Amino acid sequence: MTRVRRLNDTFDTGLVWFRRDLRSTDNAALYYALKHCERVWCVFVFDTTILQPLIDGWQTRHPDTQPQDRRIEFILAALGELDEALRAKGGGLVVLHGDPADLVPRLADELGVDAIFTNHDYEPVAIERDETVRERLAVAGRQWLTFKDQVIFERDEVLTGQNKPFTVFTPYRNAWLKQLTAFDLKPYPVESYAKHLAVLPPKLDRQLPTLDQLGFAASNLAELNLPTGMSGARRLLDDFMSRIDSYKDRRDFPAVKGPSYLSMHLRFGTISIRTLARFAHERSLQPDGQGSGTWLSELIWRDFYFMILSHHPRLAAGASFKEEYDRLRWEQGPEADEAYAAWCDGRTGYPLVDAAMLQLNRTGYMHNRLRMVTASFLVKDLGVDWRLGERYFAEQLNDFDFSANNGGWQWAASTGCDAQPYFRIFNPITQSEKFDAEGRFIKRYLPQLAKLPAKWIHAPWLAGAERLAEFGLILGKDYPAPIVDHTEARQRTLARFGK
DNA sequence: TCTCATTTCTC
DNA sequence: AGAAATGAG
Repeated sequence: MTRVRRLNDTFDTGLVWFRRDLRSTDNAALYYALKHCERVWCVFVFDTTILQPLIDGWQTRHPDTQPQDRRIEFILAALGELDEALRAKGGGLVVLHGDPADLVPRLADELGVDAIFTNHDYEPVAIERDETVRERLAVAGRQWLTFKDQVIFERDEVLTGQNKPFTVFTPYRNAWLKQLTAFDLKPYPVESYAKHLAVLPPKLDRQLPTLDQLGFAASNLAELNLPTGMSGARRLLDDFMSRIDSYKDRRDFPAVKGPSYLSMHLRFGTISIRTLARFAHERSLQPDGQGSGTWLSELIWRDFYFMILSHHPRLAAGASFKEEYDRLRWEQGPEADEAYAAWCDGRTGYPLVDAAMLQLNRTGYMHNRLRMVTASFLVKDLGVDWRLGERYFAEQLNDFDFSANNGGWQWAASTGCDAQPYFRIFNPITQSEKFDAEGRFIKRYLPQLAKLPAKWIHAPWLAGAERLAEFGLILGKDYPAPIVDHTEARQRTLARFGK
């Protein structure tokens, strides 16, 4: 990949290719294009190589229905706002649908641009795609210029004393913080060069594609009231800033409004990492700044996992970070298939696990504490290969990002860098008692358990059939009996990893 | 025209 | 944070 160190050239015309950076402010590629070109056009491509597998996957699971995906609608909303913002500054956004490896060089030809500007993408398939685009552009004599935008520090910017990439988070975080300067958090002043945005040629000045044209039906995104676009991200940030000081104390309780709910925005770049890290960092230095400091650590985890994937692309091919764990024998066969299906559907009989999976299925969001609980349950209680869980989350999560998802799963499965040791096995009942003590979160998604008192909500079967009947509950009918005994499962997991 | 302090810019 | 540009004296 071409990595720009210092850009001295100036160009007559340039094209900015937006991917996971759907914003017109504080955007590195846009800034460089506007600064170094007389006239700049902008493009986004709905990538059929990404959309088609989503469509195919949906149709395997729900034959004869039209695919739904909240992410597509979120992107459409973000593009609408981006286009509007670019138009207000004298430009506009070209939106295409197809294979970007063909469409981007073709658009570059059509516009006759000298250079294409885009921000780094760290996923192996994206790197390969970008290499193809770069080669095709080179044939036509066009420059390919790429920039760091998505992270504060990328692959080789934070290294150990021996100049090696870190593999353990805490020392990485310390080095990251030590290295951080105000400049790393400064927004790119796109505004100062906005006059170089060029009006769309009439032929390319078309409306956004509709959801239907992209092959999707409406999802329930609108009902979720998640604010979209740059303005939505801003609103969520403002709201979060008013409670960030309590983030550390509240973030582990899924029934409580503790987290930022910005993950989907961060994933699609409707707000920049610099804006978020700047707020968090400034506040972390204030008295009572522990909440901000804890949240900043979460942002550093994100940089960490991008860095890890960049140095270990085999992770994208399904490899365990710790190679010895690729020899683990996971449960196989119809029973394991059924256990996996029960986990996906939220009918394991463990209320916190089931409520979490229902939250995921219904909203595309899952609270981070519950991501750990459900991942641990799939791997360590059901003995199912973590890759199946990883794939399910990839399909369902609005904020799905390969590096963080893979990192999280490998952490929970004990196969990752700096992972949980394998003998640390979450007890799903204890987790439930600790983090949803009153069962408020559970009852939100499992109304059939509404009458159960806190004492029995975490493991209803322990109450016995008679007492459950008093609360209007028949196990196996109104709510599943547990599909696995945690204590026995724990022993099997210790044996599996201990071999 | 030089020096040191302050402001502006870098990516 | 560090370098370059600006400006007061």
